[in-house]
Amino acid sequence: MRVSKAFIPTLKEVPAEAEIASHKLMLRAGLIRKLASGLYTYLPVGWRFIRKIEAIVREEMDRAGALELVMPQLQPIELWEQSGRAKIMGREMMRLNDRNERPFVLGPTHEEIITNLAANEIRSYKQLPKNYYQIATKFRDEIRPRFGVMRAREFIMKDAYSFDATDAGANLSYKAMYEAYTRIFHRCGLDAVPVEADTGAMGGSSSHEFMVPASVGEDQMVRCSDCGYSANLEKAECVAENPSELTGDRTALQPREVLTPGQKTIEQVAAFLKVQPCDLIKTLIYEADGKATAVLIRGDHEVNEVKLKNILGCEELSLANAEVIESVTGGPLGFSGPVGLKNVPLVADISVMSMKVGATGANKADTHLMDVQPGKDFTPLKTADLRVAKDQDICPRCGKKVTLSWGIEVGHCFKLGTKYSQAFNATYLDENGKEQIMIMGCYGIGVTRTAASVIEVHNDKDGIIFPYSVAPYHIALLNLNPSVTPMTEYCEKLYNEFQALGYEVLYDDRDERPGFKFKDADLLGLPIRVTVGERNFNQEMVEVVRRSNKESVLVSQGELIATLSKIKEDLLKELC
RNA sequence: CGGGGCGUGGCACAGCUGGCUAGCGCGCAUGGUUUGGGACCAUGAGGUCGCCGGUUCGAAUCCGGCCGCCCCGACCA
Repeated sequence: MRVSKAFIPTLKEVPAEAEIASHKLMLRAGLIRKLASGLYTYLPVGWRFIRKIEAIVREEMDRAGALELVMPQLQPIELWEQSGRAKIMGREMMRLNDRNERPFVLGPTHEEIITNLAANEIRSYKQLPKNYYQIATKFRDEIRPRFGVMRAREFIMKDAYSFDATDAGANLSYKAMYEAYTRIFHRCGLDAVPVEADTGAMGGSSSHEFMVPASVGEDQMVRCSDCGYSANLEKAECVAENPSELTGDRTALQPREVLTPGQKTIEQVAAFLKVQPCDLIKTLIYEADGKATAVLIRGDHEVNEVKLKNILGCEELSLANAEVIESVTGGPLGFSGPVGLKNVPLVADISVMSMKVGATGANKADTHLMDVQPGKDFTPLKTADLRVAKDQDICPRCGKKVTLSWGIEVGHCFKLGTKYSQAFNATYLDENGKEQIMIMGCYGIGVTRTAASVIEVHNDKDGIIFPYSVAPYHIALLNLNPSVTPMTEYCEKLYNEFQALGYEVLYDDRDERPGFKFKDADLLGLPIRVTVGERNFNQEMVEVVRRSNKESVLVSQGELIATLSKIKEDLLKELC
């Protein structure tokens, strides 16, 4: 492509709306333009980039035996009512009616559609397993779209759905996708970390998220560099910490009331009682599906509501208001405690139960209890891991320390089990002619988010640094002075020659000053730059620069092709 | 949905407590000089000041409503 004929509207200034590197650069390099919040046009170069990623995804999905198809974006809402997700995903779905006022949604995902298809088409175990995938637009009415295409309302996703006859088969399907994902992200130049995840609204038994470590990520993960344990924050397991060292015999201690006027928060109470937050037992009153429940957590910890939900087996979970707290505990908000608490189920985090002694609310205004001993002064109905993991926590697998970091979720694999196949009666006849329910899995990759992640990870102060594998073009060919005829003839020759050799070339043939072309080339970030300028041309030399490290070599015209293939090889090797 | 901020040529911004033909830089067009890191000179095009209403002799500026955009939070496959 000749730059003079192309549409690459680069910007010298940073648009005010962009906050993070990838968003700024995608706008500045002329990859995308915004139509409205969370809605973007992919301009020609941006679209080439997306298609490169799609091609890798396609290759690896095909290699893993998945079958590509395309499903409608516009979907009758009945299917969503059938699965029960019309309510669950209610506000997130874009809804609209047709001319007959029949309700439709713009598909945020396609479990319902594909399961409906499988239910209609698959009859026999002989047709299983099957894995269908598509690369298509998804619509989600995000509460807060942000960071350009990182969290958009309309975006491209690769979604795959596996159907198996047996659990063992489903596990194999899952494993094949897990491996395909590992390869895909790697080939895109991303170090995506697979982390254990909660299945959330998707349902199912287990899942992994693929996270690209990045400070601008919207998700948090816990990782152990020692044993490799990794999980997202919702899922990350915690172990009871060693109880604080205590001297002497405490068994004789009895809870004693102390006045703590107006001291409600953990910080206030800890400071007032001259103890550490970890010496406090925080008591939170939740309403689980409308039923009040007391939850105990150490003062310096936070409740992980996903874990709590799973332990309680409830759908809806929220903190109770002051009236409920008063009616359940007899005391005002801020002074709840487990001692003497009746008529309400009590669940405790394991770290609370490993405390020797602690301070907690007395269920009485302006009063706390000190010297409370878990297990002696109160006994919870259930003790479980209920807290949010923290940086430097003990690794639940190997006992070393974990680290907490931010990441961008670019992919997600779920074992769905039979949640959807049951709802849509997706059954088959087994070898014995007996009807069985199919076992499903689903697997998503945010293609456009992956694109943003690639740029988020690969850039410098001058612009994007495209990995060779996904670069919109491989070579930026710069003709520094198109008015010099022999040089331009040489550039034309190179342009054709490179393409004949399979390189995708962006030829800057514009009548612009050299500096202008260099800046644009750096901003756009194609992996290899070939510069033809008079100074070197007269010596029959050409300059070749790698965008990644700005390493420049001056080679004779005769060596050029060999140099390029060497660099290409190097750049591809970096991805392996 | 709560909190905060913003809306002025394509981009980035100035325009103070109400006052002149609404300005600067970048970009764009034309001509010329330039040609290895976003050149220079000259000329020029381009603006319903987000929209609607109000106050006023007079509103980009003050007031009200609406819309849009961004950030924080809640929320979220």
